[in-house]
Amino acid sequence: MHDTDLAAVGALIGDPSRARMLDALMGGRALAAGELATIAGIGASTASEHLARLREGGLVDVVAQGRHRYYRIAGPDVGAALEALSHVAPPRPVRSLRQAGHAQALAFARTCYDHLAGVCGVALHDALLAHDWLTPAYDVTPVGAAGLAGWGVDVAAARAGRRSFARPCLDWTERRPHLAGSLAAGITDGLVRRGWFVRRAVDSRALLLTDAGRAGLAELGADLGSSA
Amino acid sequence: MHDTDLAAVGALIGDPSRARMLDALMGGRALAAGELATIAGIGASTASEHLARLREGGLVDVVAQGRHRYYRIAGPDVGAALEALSHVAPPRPVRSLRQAGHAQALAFARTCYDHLAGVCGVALHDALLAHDWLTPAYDVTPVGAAGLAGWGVDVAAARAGRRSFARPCLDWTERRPHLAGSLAAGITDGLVRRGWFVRRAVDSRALLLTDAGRAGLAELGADLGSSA
DNA sequence: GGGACGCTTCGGCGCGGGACGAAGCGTGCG
DNA sequence: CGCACGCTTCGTCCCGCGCCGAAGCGTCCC
Repeated sequence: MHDTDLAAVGALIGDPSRARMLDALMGGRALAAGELATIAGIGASTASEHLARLREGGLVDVVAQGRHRYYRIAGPDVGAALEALSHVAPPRPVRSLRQAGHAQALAFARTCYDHLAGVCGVALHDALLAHDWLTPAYDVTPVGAAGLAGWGVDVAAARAGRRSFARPCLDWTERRPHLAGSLAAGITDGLVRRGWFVRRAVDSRALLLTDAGRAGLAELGADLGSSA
Repeated sequence: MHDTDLAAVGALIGDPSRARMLDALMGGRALAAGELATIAGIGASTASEHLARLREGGLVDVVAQGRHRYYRIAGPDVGAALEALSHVAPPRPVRSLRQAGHAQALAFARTCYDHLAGVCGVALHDALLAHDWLTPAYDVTPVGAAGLAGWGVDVAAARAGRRSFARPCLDWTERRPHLAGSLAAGITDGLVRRGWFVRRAVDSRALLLTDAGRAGLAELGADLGSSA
């Protein structure tokens, strides 16, 4: 009757503890089983069972290193699916001041799977187009290639692989597009390595814009609005 | 701690009965509650409860018409999410001859949410690029615009809206790209209206290639392989 | 207006699966 | 070499939820 087992993946993502783990892993980094247990707020044994099921379902990969076992999102397909899902997921009601502060941080700069989103993500997207680093069809111009190389971004590597190269992705806080795709992942990686952003916490997708980053974005003419 | 409630959507999709309903609705047409109950193989009351939850979760829309209530996928975002999910979902083991036949039909021509996929989808994708109806960046050429207009496809309408216009989407049976996006939806709609394809059954995403469609694809030089 | 039909709401049953703690296994540090 | 640590496996409990049948509400047909 059917081709793929939608319900199986859905059920995997549908458990609150597993969803929290996956959300944490969407930060892009591999996390140890113990960290994930803490993040999900459950015991180590329970977390282990969940992770085993996620692994069996092909949603996460595991790499053993010493006495730790690091889990990460299995691949771009999985990341894309979770990203798409989070776009239709209902916004979670804010319950505390601490959460409100966190929500504000997320709205300003965060990772969307593995690329930059939020106010900063949209501003970068707009600036890249305004400076003709990207064409309206989201291809890299010669000027853009030079600029990106200066940021340490490997455009050729981003072009390899079957993942979509660059495309707009509607930002759920800004309601305007930010840049997605392998190029966006490369750029985000480059900017973090250049110290424009630092990751706030292990279990969070929030990014902190550094002074260097603020200067760099200003030089690009990126508009961070009043929150700058 | 989190922005959206991933687990809520996941749990909605994670139930086998609901997943079957959603899968059926991915055919693109609105279906009545009773039809969906039959498709899912459950009682009317149970189906009604499931549909209420899907509606509450924003995954489906309902439109009352006489004493029927027709349900459909709530929007392109939801369709995209389900599509992305089905790409990571494990292939379901084939259990019967009837299912094997159905799987073969799906592999030849089916809808992927609302656009053409399978052997025919990949062939169309390749032909559009080979004839320069589409650029490698997936924009429509003047030649393509004329040709598509001849098929009754409204390219301007496809360009409107915030949904992605045209992009490759990896076909899970062919392991090569077919065309996705609003343009692909418009083309598929046009081809069905021109009688190149007919929808096989209510609960199926399978399409039947008609003689007219076979002739049309042949004229395009589309390669359907040995299964033609 | 009456009856058939389509759908939803409600009450109750039963099972799947998520939780924990204890125990087992492998790795690394002192 | 032995203990501490990280992770997994196993046994057990129990809550949540998917299922159905009965009843209620609205719509269409005769």
